[in-house]
Amino acid sequence: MAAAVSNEDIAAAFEEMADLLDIAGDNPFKIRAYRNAARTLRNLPREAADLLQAGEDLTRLPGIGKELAAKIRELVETGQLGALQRLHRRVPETLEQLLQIPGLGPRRVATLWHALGIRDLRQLERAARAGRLDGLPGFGPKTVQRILDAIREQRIKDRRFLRHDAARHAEDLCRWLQGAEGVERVVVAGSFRRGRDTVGDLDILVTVRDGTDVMDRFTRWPRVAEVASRGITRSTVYLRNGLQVDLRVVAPEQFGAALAYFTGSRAHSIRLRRMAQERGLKINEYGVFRDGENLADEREESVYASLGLPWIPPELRENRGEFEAAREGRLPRLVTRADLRGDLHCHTGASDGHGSLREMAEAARAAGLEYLAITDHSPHIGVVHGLDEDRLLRQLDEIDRLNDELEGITLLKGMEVDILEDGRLDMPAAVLERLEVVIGAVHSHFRLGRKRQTARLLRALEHPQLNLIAHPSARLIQRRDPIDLDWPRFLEAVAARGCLLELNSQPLRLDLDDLHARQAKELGIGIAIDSDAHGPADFALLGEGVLQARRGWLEPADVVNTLPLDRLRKRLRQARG
DNA sequence: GCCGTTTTCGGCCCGACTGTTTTCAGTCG
Repeated sequence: MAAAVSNEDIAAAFEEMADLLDIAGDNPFKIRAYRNAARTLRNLPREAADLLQAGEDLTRLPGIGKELAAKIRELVETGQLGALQRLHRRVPETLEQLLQIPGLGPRRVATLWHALGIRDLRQLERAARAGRLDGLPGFGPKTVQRILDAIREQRIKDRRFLRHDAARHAEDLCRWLQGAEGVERVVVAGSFRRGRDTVGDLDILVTVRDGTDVMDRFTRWPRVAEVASRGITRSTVYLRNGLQVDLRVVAPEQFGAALAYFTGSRAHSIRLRRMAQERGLKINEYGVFRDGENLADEREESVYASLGLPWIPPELRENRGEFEAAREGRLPRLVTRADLRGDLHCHTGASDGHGSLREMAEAARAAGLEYLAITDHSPHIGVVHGLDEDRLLRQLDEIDRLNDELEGITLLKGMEVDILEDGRLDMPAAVLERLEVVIGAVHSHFRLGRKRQTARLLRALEHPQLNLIAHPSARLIQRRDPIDLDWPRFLEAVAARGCLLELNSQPLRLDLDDLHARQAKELGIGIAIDSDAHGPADFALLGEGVLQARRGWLEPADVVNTLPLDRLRKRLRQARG
């Protein structure tokens, strides 16, 4: 059997087709069709391979017609794409890497290839240094210098930053821009506003009165390393850490349309503009126009209203069904941070956290929580100083004493227990019986094949004490891939067993991710948005988890830690096997 | 290559900035 082909694999193959066809000078609309299809695949909540196996018709997916559906089937069944292999005989696949250089698009890459036979970055660097690019059409001195700089600094387009890391810069920059002359509103739009776990850049939108110096102030921000472009309404800079920041300036009455436009996503915006077009309207960043008359105002609602739609929350704007839901009046009422009454996962200094039981309890209370599960590690992973049976029992006594004393917060007894390689739990059942929150978690053997990994988790689910699985994919964003799991089978087993799943708020984890959270919701699985706090300050991270939950369309009723304590306790008991 | 409540053919989202050009192509978001 061929190795499982993921949606990401298919999307990457389609993107490569598009890039190479672009360089070859093929029909631009055909190229766009491949890119649209790649986007559809990346947004798909289920694996295309699973849909095919279930006998579903892929041409019902947006942007997938007969041809592309056949190519998806070919990729799933053979792991290869004949059209791509044929294209490689015509266009060297190494040309794709040249597109990664800022300023090099398909036209210039084609010129390099045809005129000088350049096929990869090394050949390009050598030719540029030798002056062989001079005089080539479209290659002036500035372009050549830009290419050399980009190669030297290894600047590539696809680099992304954790949203949480970018947030610090975003907040500081917004404050800095507020100090400019004539500035009214400053907001961060783009994927940041949509709550994505990573961002490729920061899109900052500013409204101004006449006579503003905001562009000057923007490019003079001390953290700016390089001004890439600068205009009247739009400028781009790179910060010293490499983060790209775009600033867009509009008049106050254009704010609604501009905010919708710059929030995206690309797929959402394209759909929005096409819907407008069908109604004889034109949407751009300045408004919604019918015969030159602007129907939009400073409110984002006015843009959606012009299409007869209610306002759509930014976290849903991925063209994943939000337009249909809006039209049919069934947009979810998304969970908010204020809905959370407790937290089911945290650590103390007893294992790898810092902070005593009391400090954690008081910090949780200060963060507006009514209950907090103490869930230090089990002993299996040595480095985290996990608790053995004796230390755990002593901690339970201490929790009893604290609960007698503390006002306004209740500590729940729990443990984050390792799921061992074979699916057993790293603590005797007799001990776990004394706990209210038994979290199973994968902290080792991340690279088991799908079959063994899935069997491991299914076996863990058979454990009668287990009532929550933490960070189910075990991914660390941009550092460690998710474990290879048969998600449909896993989620069905979780649903059948009534177990809960965690959405972990640590910025590197955000696990469940948005797509899996949404699938879990659809199966009726209860989800706990947890901080996994390792210190008193970490309860602030719950907001990150809430954003990811909102991207997964979760409502308060889907999230178990929105329940008051007595009902939560009942739910935890039900979640045992 | 996709798509359809003006269409099964003839469209396909829209605009800013740069650099290399003499009026605009290429790139980018």
